[in-house]
Amino acid sequence: MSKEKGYIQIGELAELTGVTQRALRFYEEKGLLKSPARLEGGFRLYSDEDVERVKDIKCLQKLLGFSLAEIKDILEAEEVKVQLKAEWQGLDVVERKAKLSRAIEVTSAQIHLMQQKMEQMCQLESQWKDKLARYEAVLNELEMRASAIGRRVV
Amino acid sequence: MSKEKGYIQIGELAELTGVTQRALRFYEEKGLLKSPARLEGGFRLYSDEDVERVKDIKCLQKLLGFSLAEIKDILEAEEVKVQLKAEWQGLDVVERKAKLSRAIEVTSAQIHLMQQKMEQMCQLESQWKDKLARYEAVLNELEMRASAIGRRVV
DNA sequence: CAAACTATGACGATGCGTAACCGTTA
DNA sequence: GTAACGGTTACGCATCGTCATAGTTT
Repeated sequence: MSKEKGYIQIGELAELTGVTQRALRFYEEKGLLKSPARLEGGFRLYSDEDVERVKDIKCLQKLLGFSLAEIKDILEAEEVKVQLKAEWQGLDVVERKAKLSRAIEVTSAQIHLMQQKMEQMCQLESQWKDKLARYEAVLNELEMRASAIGRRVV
Repeated sequence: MSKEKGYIQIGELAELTGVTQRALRFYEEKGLLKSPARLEGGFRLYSDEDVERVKDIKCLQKLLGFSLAEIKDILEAEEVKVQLKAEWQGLDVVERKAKLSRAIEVTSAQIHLMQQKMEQMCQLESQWKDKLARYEAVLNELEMRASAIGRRVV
């Protein structure tokens, strides 16, 4: 019953996001994912939003190296997005401004940090390319000499 | 005695690299740093090469997210560089080629991985910039309305 | 002699991996 | 009843942070 409702179990969420079931339960334990609905037997039921949230977590962790605690803060600041659509209207204007400012601040910081990282990576990339070129040059020389000797011997 | 010899202690190495003393000892324990020379009292003495090695470790870890085990492998493959200058000449040509090929392979893989990461980060960056723009638009609107009301009230 | 370093060892935190054992069934 | 899943608990590993205690001295 209640098919096609868009709810998925933990196994599917794991597949969709590339995060293990163990990690998902851990995120829940740490408050990064709110406790999801459950089937009568206790099976967790996740929504599409959860899929996105988990993908966000993975991104922040793997691309930027944030700790789960930091990610939790970031995602909380970002919930302003959800509130833009929901009970947002009921909030005080001052409060709305505060939340928006906070979200803007956090997002700006993330962008900045990522740009720094990318700069560092660019530098490293050219270093490595130089190194690679040197290795290949030496290898080439070795093979040249080898073939020269070959000709001499044969 | 033996001043100006270029040797530094663990505290200075920590400062130069931004890695804690604890982490440095841990790297040694795990084989990422060879056991350094010691003073009579047991104090560790590091060389300039160690400084570079630690910087490499930090880079690979923080920019690319490698585990220490992976970093160990990478650095070992990269020791071909040192051998280019040292007992390299005594080695079999076949061996030299093998080591070079390995180093080329590893370096190429790193470059590739980093390029992938940078692509992902670029995508994320534009996403975030869009989001930021939306937030700022909403905030602006709020402030417009506020000033309008202000005018009306006063 | 004191201040500043360092060494070693032990316990703790983070972020899961990996069973083990047992219940559920989209 | 069975296969395929899921739940919880517990222990383990990686990567250090943080004392505590004691010895050294660039």
